[in-house]
Amino acid sequence: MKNKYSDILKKLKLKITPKRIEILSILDRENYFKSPEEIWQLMKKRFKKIGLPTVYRNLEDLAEGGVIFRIIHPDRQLYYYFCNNKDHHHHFVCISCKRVSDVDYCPEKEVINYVSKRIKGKIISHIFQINGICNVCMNIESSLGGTK
Amino acid sequence: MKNKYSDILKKLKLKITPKRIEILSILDRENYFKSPEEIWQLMKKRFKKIGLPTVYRNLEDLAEGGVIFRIIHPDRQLYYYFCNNKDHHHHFVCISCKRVSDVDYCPEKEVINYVSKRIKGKIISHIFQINGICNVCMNIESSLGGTK
DNA sequence: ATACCAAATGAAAATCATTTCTATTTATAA
DNA sequence: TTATAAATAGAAATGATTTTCATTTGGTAT
Ligand SMILES: [Zn+2]
Ligand SMILES: [Zn+2]
Ligand SMILES: [Zn+2]
Ligand SMILES: [Zn+2]
Repeated sequence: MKNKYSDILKKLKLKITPKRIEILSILDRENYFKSPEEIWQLMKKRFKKIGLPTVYRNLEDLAEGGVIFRIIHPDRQLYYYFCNNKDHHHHFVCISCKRVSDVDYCPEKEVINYVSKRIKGKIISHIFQINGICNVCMNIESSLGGTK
Repeated sequence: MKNKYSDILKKLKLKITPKRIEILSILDRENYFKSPEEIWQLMKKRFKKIGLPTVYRNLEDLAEGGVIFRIIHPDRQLYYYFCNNKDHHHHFVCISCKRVSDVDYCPEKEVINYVSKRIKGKIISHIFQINGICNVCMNIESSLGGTK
């Protein structure tokens, strides 16, 4: 029980390696989503030997384990976000600064009835992501606009 | 006003070309989402000269015009679905047979208040997709299961 | 502590969906 | 019809992600 990241990895039955700890630490540091490449660049500050595939592999495993979340992005590349919130929830993503905020609301229950009665199907999973401009970026925008 | 696809293209200010008509026709034919590659294979039956980039370009333009919809898939490749429903709505996607069904419900209004009050952000767009098993696939499953 | 083994990693190469480039063709409006 | 911008084919490039395989490492049992 070295730290919270060790615990997380232990729960996922993944070996506790310095690289994995660092990946979690980097993602946990700020409320921004990050690409494998970005994370790799940050990793290189601490490890002289660190391969990009290691970053990809671990991000995939951590996302699979539900410890980090994938962000859906128009450029269709991979982005991840660390989130401590253990309850099922969704995310508000700022398209300007990449900040992510929890949205403690899930629309699944609103459509379970619709899907079962009208489509006569069974829900397996769902994707809900809200994209927008966060308060920080709105304030920047409005302060810029105010000078006109 | 040759047909409904010509009208669609006219509205989008895209030139009415045989390739575009055929792409719309292929996507409109069945309630399945399709990849650019699949559509290209089907196009080759009618056109001896048809390039894959043409299919990609047109699918992109049509999606941009809101005539076809992108499906979010775990393999992260591009898939498209033709949908006549002009009202804002979402989709139920069968992960087994690729069938798509309209879900005339949108969770946006449920979170507008949350986002504006708690996150103090502004919603620009949202993604909501329900993945599951459709009734056709459920029936196939249960008839297979019944033989045990 | 030491040895062992499966898991994790680095480095290089491969993959392959998607995009770009350019010369040619085509749709459309005057 | 003719002019012109848009659309297309074909070939090549791109680049994020994945695979391969030899080496290293973490966890567990001596
Ligand atoms: Zn969260
Ligand atoms: Zn949910
Ligand atoms: Zn629809
Ligand atoms: Zn909606």
